[in-house]
Amino acid sequence: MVKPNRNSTLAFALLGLIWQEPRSGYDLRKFFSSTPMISFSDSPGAIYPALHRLEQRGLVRGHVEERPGLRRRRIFQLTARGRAEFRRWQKQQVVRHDVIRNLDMLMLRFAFMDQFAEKGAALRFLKSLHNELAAYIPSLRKYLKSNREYMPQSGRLALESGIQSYEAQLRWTKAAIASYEQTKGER
Amino acid sequence: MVKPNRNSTLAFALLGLIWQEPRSGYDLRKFFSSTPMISFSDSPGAIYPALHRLEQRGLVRGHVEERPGLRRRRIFQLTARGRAEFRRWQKQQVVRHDVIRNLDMLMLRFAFMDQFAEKGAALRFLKSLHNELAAYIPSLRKYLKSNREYMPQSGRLALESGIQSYEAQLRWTKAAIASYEQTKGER
DNA sequence: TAGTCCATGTAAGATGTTACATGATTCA
DNA sequence: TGAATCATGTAACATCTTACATGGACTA
Repeated sequence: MVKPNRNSTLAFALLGLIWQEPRSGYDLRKFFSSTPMISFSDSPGAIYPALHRLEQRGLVRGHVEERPGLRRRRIFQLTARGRAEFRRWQKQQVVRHDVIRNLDMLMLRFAFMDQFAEKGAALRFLKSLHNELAAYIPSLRKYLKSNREYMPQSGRLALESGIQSYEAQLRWTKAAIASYEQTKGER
Repeated sequence: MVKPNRNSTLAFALLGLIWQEPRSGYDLRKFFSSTPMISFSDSPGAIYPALHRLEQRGLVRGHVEERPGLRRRRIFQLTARGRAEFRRWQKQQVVRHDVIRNLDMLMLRFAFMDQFAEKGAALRFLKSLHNELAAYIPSLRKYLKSNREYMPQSGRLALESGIQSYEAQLRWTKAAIASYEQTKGER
């Protein structure tokens, strides 16, 4: 049995965007296809069923907007439950598993922090992301060191790519922490 | 209808590892859980069904190994079709869509290049990856430039993280090209 | 004797993919 | 009149996740 009510990355992306402002399925598809959120699928077969699921779960509510000369559209808004669920998600601890398998989802969480999480959440998030990255990277380095002689050139390079990618993420995290600590006093 | 025979990233990871040396499902699970390939799931509910699908498609063949005092295990080997399918996959063009949505899969492809693709494949792969990255990054920069004033701090930082991550990948790609061009004459 | 490792599996369910379908309006 | 855009949907299918299940061997 699957744990009930575990929303997907796409589901949270939809919730965040709808929270920013009420949107239709079409609006969301266009947003995905025309911004850096292109990493999400803009296909109707992904978006519309996902919105219906969110509605069934009571996280969004849609109302039909009739406009003369245009096809009717359904505009979705977050419900109180939807906002609570989104905040619950944003408050979750940063765990190793997410760093390794769901870094995209972590960055999506962070992207909406300023808008929907309490003050201080962003900095807490960044610090725990920093800790997880700083703990994980050495284990990759260690593996590389012990195995580099037995690995083909492309295999070794691929591993180095992964390590460098985590290192870039760690540098970004440090810079982001500095950026938040600087603005802290100002607000 | 879904296009038939499109194997998943996991399926190709299994094929590559089995091609390196015949392995059982348990071997594969242990490999995933104890190396940087931990980014793949090591759960039996993922691995065993995937192996059975590969066998049904004629890409691997398993034979039972009986050992006194231990539970029997099934060791899988690649078939001729499996090798052909793997090579077909490795030869595919690097397209924008994969850079954005399947960078993991691209790096997996690269990881096995030296072992199973023809000479020159790695360099061709790297050059076309380089071109796609170099073409994509400016569009992200442009979006950031036009929208940074309207974005919350965390949203802007999240986008910068994505850009820096692609830039790190691009730097790696350049270094990898240099590395291949250097060793080219030597082999 | 309790826990850990070896080893393989299935069941239920959610999500995502590609492809097909419909229909109005605007614009060249 | 044909193409593009607005707009929402379904059908078939594959894959993955979590959880449950089984059972032998070794070891503290």
